[in-house]
Amino acid sequence: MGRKRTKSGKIRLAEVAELAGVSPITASRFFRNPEALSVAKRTRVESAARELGYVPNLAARALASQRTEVIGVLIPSLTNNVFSDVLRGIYDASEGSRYSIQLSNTRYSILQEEKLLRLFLAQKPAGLIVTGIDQTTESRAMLEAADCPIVQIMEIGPSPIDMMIGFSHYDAARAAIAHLFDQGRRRIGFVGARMDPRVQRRLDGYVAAMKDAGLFDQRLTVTTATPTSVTLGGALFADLLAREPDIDAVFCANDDLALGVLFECRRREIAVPEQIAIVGFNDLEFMASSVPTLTSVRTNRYEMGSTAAAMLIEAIEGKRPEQPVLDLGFTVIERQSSQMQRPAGPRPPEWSAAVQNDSVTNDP
Amino acid sequence: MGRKRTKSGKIRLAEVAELAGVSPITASRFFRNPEALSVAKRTRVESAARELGYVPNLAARALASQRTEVIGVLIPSLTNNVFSDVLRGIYDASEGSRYSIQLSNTRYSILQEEKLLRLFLAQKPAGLIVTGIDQTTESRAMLEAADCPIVQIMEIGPSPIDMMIGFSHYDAARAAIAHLFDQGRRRIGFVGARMDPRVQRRLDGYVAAMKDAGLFDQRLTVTTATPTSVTLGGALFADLLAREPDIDAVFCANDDLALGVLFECRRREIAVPEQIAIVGFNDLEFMASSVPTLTSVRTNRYEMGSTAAAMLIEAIEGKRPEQPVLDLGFTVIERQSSQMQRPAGPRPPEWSAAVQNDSVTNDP
DNA sequence: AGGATCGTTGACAGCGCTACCAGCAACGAC
DNA sequence: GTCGTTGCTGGTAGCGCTGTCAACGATCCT
Repeated sequence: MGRKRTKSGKIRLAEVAELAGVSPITASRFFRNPEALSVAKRTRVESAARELGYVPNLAARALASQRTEVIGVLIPSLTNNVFSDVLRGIYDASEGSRYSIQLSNTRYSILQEEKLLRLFLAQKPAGLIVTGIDQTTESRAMLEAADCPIVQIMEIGPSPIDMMIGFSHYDAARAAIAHLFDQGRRRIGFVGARMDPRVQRRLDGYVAAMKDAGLFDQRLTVTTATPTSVTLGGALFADLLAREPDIDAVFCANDDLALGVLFECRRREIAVPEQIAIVGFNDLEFMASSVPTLTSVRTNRYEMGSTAAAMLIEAIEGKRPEQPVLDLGFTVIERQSSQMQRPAGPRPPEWSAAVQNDSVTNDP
Repeated sequence: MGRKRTKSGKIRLAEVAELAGVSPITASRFFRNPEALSVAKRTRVESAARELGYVPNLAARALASQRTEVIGVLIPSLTNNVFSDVLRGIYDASEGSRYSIQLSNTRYSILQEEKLLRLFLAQKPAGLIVTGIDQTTESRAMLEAADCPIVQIMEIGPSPIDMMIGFSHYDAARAAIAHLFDQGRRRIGFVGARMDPRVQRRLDGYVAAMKDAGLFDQRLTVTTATPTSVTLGGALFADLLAREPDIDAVFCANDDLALGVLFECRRREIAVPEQIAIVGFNDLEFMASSVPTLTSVRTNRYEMGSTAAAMLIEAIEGKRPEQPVLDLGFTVIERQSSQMQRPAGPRPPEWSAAVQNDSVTNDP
């Protein structure tokens, strides 16, 4: 027969069109904008494509249309639990759409981010998701010049490049400290690691809250550029304790540090919360089942990822959101580690979310 | 001037060739196989490309060459710490190469895996990394028919599709149980969640070890299909304890469960390791700083990812490894939670790897 | 010396798809 | 009846790059 096949035996659009009895361009339109076809041709093309098992060639499509269906995602870490939740949201929201995710790891370096951005932009992505609001001037210029929608995630700030979804780390930290004040704590330490911009803003929130209460003392804060870990939490807390033995609470920049502090307390036989209250950040799963259970600031990481991807896809397809900046808020989840009175005796773990004691919500 | 530009103002290969005074095809060769050019032309093309800021159009390249420079990665979970380590290895090893990573999440479903595989294969990836050895018959057939290198990761098994890198979960579990036997434990429980194939093989190893010692008892194992979590570890352990109050050790299929068991012991004031020994699996970071520190089976997850990607890239470029199946082994890291005698008094956390008490190594 | 071989280069012809524009029928307004 | 207008369809002409083949001079071997 006259129909020619590509070497690899792959079905091309032309074959589909031939079987459907339409021109290739009509078949092409079926995949891009089915509404433009008459119902008759639409069903003909559809069944022809199904019958032949047609799979579009993305490279050809990208070349001809001068754009790709790739969403670039730049995150600072692949190991941090926080980002794995965000990523899962992004992947879930993009699944089923025509867009594929291209992920890159900036390793908390804005220079690396700039390099990767240049790489991404050269391939004309359909959209971009970048972490945070602290890009280099150069990166920012490139992003502003890019002709694709962009979502900044993880936090919100004053001048969005395009869209933005996150929450205020500063406010979240202030809320955590306010909770500790409510519980009668005064000498509240801060333990932070990595000190990326978001952790820095949590520190800023802590400092502001303490200053407002006239309780700030530089020696109450222990930070390091070292990547965070549970072990590090214990070590930093040990440093803090050596310097300031009279603290009555510790606010940890993340939950791993908080767990490390808890273990260190146990090691030193410091009663939590009687002697020292502990508050973490992010509300990872284990916080609800440790002994004592650990207070933390819950953040909506999965929703951040899924909403960011969904907003981006909408924007790519021309439906810009009415609300380009979205504050997902946070919730201080109060648990045993920061209660004024620790419940006596053993207690079953918080087995369902319903048991959890949500309060100090900031859902905008 | 006669030189024409693409609408977007992008530099094309033809421009580079013109500036360098060579034909486009020679310029093209420079990017694919520089050794084939004379040194003179090579430097001319190189400086022309740099001067113009040339960025190759990947879509055009893929279309013309009928292959992509994409490595497909199929993993079952984006949240599991285990996979984030593997992923980091994969991304690190692919960075700097010409290949980009296309990630998809099978969510522990081999049907989903099959679907994604079909999608990937249709785009002719340069290579593929798939998790485990339990593909559907259909998936396996597709993989065997695929004309690209493939690496199976996370475990090793009898009939590799192509390359394979991992370790024996069965042997690792046996080693963990052997360690508990060494410590005088006899009534050893098993706690497992999710029960994916690799967890199942850990259970098999446990069962075999117990049977060999004449100590197997079906009621000692508690498993569930529910995704794993720290809280779940505590709950499963509670079930086990209710049924078999006289157990003297628990082998947990992963570290989250082990941490949950530890917390549950604390809640019930069960002394670890005096009354019950705990052994986890994977050796996540927190295992070394909990109180007591937790014994676990260390697996080389990052290396698994980075080696898999490196092997794959080598294979794509024609240099097949002499050793297509690589056993990365495991190590039982013995810590306080399973020692015969628990060290008295508080003790600083294991601050560096050097402090750790490695033994029962199986580095092949 | 003649032929074979190697290293280097270029011409040509697509890869599979879509942007752009033109055509054509059907329809309604003036 | 003429002129838009709308809805649908098709032809043409690439998108930017590389596979294939051929050509060329230089070198090597018998």
